[in-house]
Amino acid sequence: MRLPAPARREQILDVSVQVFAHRGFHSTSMNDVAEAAGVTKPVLYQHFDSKQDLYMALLEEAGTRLRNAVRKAVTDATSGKEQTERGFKAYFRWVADDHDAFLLLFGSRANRDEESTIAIRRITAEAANAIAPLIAADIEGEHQEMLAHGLVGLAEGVSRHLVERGERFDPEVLGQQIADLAWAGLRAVHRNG
Amino acid sequence: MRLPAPARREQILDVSVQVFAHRGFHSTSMNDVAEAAGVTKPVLYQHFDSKQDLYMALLEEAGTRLRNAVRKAVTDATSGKEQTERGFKAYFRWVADDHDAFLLLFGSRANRDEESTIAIRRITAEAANAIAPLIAADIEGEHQEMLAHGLVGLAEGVSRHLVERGERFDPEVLGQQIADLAWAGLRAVHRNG
DNA sequence: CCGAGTTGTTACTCTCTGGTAACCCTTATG
DNA sequence: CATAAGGGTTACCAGAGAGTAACAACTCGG
Repeated sequence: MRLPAPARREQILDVSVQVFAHRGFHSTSMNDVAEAAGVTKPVLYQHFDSKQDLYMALLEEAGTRLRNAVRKAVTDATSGKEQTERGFKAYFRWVADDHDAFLLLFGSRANRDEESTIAIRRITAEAANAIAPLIAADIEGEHQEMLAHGLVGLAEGVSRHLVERGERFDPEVLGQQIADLAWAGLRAVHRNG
Repeated sequence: MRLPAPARREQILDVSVQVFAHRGFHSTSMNDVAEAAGVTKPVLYQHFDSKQDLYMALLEEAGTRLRNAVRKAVTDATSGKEQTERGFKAYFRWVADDHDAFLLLFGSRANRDEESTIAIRRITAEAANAIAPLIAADIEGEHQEMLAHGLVGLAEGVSRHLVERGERFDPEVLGQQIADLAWAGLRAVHRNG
C-alpha cells in the first residue's frame, strides 16, 4: 500500500514507537521497524537519516507530549497543593494514554547510548524543574532540585510497576494518592530539616 | 602481569563493573573489557562463558551486596519508623560506597536485554517487598506493593540525580530526610485513602 | 496515453564484535 | 634440566545489522 511522504513518515513514527518501546533500541533492527511498518528498509532512510535519528525523533515527540500534558494541567492552579495534585494526575493520565511513549522514555528496556541518555535526562530534568518550585521555598536550591528528582522517581517507579505488569489504573485516583504522599512528605522534610 | 585464576577472575569482575557502569552493556565490547583488565579477549572466556554470563555475574553480585546491606540494617529495628530510617540510610550508604554497582543496576546507561531486565526487575521487586510490610497494614496488598515500588523509585531518583552529577552526599542525613518524606507521605495516603 | 516525479524494492557492501582454534610463554617440580 | 600444567596471545571465523546504489512500478498532470 502506497502512501504520500508525510503520511508515511507519521506511520513510521507511530509504528516504531511501539516496536522500540517493547523491544528496546538495541534489540530492534531497522528491518524489524520496516517490517512492522509494512515496507522495506530503504523507505525508512527516505524519512530519517539514521536509526539514531529516528529514535531521537521518537524521544523528542514523547517528551513534548509529556511536557505539554503536565504544563497545561498545572497552569491554572492557584495553590501549590493544587498544582501538585493536578500535575500528578496529568502525569498519570499521560502514562495511561500514551503507554508506549512512557515505556520508551522510562521503561526498563529503554536501552540508551550517549545521545539518547542525554535527551532523556533533559526531559527528566525539565520535569524536576517544574516540580522544584513547589517545594518549600526555604529549602536551599540544590536540595530542592534533589527532592524534585526524587518525586519524579516516585512517579516513575509507580508507573513502571503498573505498566510493566499491565495493570489498569485510574489516573485521577492514583494521581491524588501520590500527590498526597508527595505533599505530606515534603512538609515533613521541611519541618525536620 | 600474570595472575592465578581466582585472582584474575576477581580482577575481571572489578574492572568490568566499572566499564559497564559507565558505558553500558551494548556500548562496551569484550575487547574494551579485556583492555581495561590488561589482558586479551580469550582470557575473559576462560572465566566466563559469554558476555551475557559476565554481565549477569556482575548484576548478581551487585544485587546481593545491596540486599545484604539493607537487610542487615533493618534487622534489629523495633518500630516501623525505625526500620524505614535505617533502611534508607543503609541504601544511601550502599550507593555512596558501591557507586559503580549502583550505576550498573539503576544508572540510565544500564542497557538491558531480556535477561538482565528480568534480573534487575527481580532485585527491584525484592527491595519493594522488603518495604511493603512497612506500609500501613489496612491498605490492601496490591496497593501496598505499588506504593513500595514508588518509594524504591523515590530513592532511585534521588540517587541517580546525585550520582550522575557526581555530587557528594552524607548517607545518614540524606537517608533521614528521605525516610521522613516516605514515612509522613505514607501516613497521608493512609489517612486520605 | 505518455512521461516525469515520487514511492518502493532487490540485492548488495562493510564494519563491528562475539566467540574460538591453535599456538607460545612462564613457572614449579622431581 | 626436562616436562607438565596452567596462564596468555595471535589470528582468525561467522553472523548481524546499519546503510546504500541501482532499479522497478505506480500515478497524475497535460
